Amino acid sequence: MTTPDDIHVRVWTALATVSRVVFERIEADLKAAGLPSLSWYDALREVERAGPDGIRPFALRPKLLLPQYATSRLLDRLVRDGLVERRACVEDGRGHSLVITESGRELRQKMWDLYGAAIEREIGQTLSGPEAKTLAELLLQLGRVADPE
Amino acid sequence: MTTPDDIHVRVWTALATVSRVVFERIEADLKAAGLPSLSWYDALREVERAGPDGIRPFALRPKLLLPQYATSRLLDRLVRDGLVERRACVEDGRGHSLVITESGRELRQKMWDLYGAAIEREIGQTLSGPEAKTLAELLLQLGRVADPE
DNA sequence: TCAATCTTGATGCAATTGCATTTACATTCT
DNA sequence: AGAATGTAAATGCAATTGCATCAAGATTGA
Repeated sequence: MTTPDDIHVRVWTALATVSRVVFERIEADLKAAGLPSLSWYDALREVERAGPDGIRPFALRPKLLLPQYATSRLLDRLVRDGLVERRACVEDGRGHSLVITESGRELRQKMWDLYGAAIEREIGQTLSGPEAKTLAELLLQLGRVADPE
Repeated sequence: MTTPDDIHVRVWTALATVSRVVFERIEADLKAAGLPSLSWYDALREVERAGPDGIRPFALRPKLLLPQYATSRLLDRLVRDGLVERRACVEDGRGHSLVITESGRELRQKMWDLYGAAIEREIGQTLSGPEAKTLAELLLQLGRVADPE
């Protein structure tokens, strides 16, 4: 086994700590305004983005990076609160399509007003333009993840 | 309200996604080996680092970035599993000092064997030396608290 | 065709978390 | 000293999560 390089440990520590601290500051903003958490936002965004045909839970799951049962239960809550509708699926009797409701659209927008401002505060105010660009590139390289936004 | 700059949104999205993906890969490694999760590791590391005098829960809490009750319950489990000992506190009758046990030391080392290797795999293999250095610096800059006072 | 298999999604149950509060001791102020 | 206030830590209860499994419908293949 290779002993980990100190700089790599420092990268991981900084990544884990900073992402958590920023995440919690943003969530605190939402909660202070009586709004639900970011996992609701992410789900609403994906369902809204899917448009009038909706999206199936199994297709939503990898976008949200959640286990299957967590996706199922998150959707339960969104449906219960009238933010999303389940529609019977013509082409597959097991499943259903998820479509955003007007109320869901409104909530997503209201959350974005705060969320976007929080991102601006947390990221925009601490990094210059070139720094932000470099950071985004290095992070994507680290995750080998396609840019989702 | 300021509309958030697209590059800032992309930084935040990449930060949130990548940290989560890497975190889950590391946790999966630990779980596959039958080892506990990173929150246990973090607590063991801080208690071990505190040495023979131990550390008080209220001092541990900010290091672990956990709420008070979560710290209390995490410690319950570590004590229940014989990894950490609670010792009555001479200077303050309300509290106690936490000291690592031999068994706790062994577990932390065993976890580190895997954890360190996982860091090396996730970080070391995807970034060059200068890239890692730059990333660490940018992340730390991002985490600096925007002083509101 | 129809049994075997796979996929989608839900769910029972135990463990964990979040919130609010409590308990116990310490400190401060008069 | 003793009441008021502050701080350390635990805990009751409801909500959420994780794990394993199940149920229902789709697909495959003899």
